[in-house]
Amino acid sequence: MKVSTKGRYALRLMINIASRTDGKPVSIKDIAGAENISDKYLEQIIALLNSGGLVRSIRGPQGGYLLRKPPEEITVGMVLRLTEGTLSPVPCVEDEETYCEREANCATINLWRRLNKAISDIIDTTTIADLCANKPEAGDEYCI
Amino acid sequence: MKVSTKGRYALRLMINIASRTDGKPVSIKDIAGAENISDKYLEQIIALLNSGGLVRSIRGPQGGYLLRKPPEEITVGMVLRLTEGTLSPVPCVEDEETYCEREANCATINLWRRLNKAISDIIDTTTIADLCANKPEAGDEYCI
DNA sequence: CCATTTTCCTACTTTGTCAATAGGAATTTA
DNA sequence: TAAATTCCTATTGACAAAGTAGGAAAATGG
Repeated sequence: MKVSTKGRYALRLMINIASRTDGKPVSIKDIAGAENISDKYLEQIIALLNSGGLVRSIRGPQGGYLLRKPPEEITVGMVLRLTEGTLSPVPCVEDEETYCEREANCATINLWRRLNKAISDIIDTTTIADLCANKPEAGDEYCI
Repeated sequence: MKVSTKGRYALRLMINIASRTDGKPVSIKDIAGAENISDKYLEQIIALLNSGGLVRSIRGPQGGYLLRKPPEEITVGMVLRLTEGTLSPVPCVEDEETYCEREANCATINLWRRLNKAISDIIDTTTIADLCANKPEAGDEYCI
């Protein structure tokens, strides 16, 4: 029941980009330095966010990344699902049909469904903008 | 963000024991057969529940395991924490002081706290008795 | 055109955990 | 004393997590 570094880094990444007020692209190097994360690892993570449509990239000098939508429209769920995969606590309640043929006789399915809903309710309603509002000092969100 | 087989098996184990109405001890072999789980693996899992005070064991022929408390007093949280360890989504919000020195500047700590609370609220209020009530047919709760 | 800066792409490595499997010791009962 | 049980520890194979590494492709500024 853990969110891995990949997902946590992705969130910090998005918060970092969202916090820049000038419209200039932010480079991996910049973010990696500010967040104290391996830039090569960040590269792989942001590639997921890029192909997932949450950021867009600009190559070459002065290049970098920009959010593809306003932070109010990017939820924590979007970021975490791209990086972590599904966040459901067990396979049986995953989005599509990974479902268990004995579901009708299962004593725990309701528990998993309730857990799944509680988690989704939070991550699908919290946006990057919400997280930025929590950040006390710009450029200083270092939590693991 | 997954509950491993260990935790899921532990829950099925407890439900299985709780479902027996005669006061006789239930052997590993019995449960493993009924639940279609490796008995050697179950052994290791029930050892955690035993040393954690949720079941008690009786050796020798006709031996086995019994719940140490009524199912109404055993929560899902007790079972999962013994088998899975902490269920908090990130180290920073774990029960004791694994805490992050930059917490004051962290944009995501509130998110993790809310997730943690949502999960705890469910698993600490749902009991084994509640799960047994969900079970449609005795001896037939096979979900992974 | 060219050097530099950036993203892009793929492969590799290391470490640890999950999910068992295995074998036998200790205890209790009949 | 044989059988049934729990108890204890070690080992294994597969997989994922968390990076590390090296270079190709694209854009810019001079």
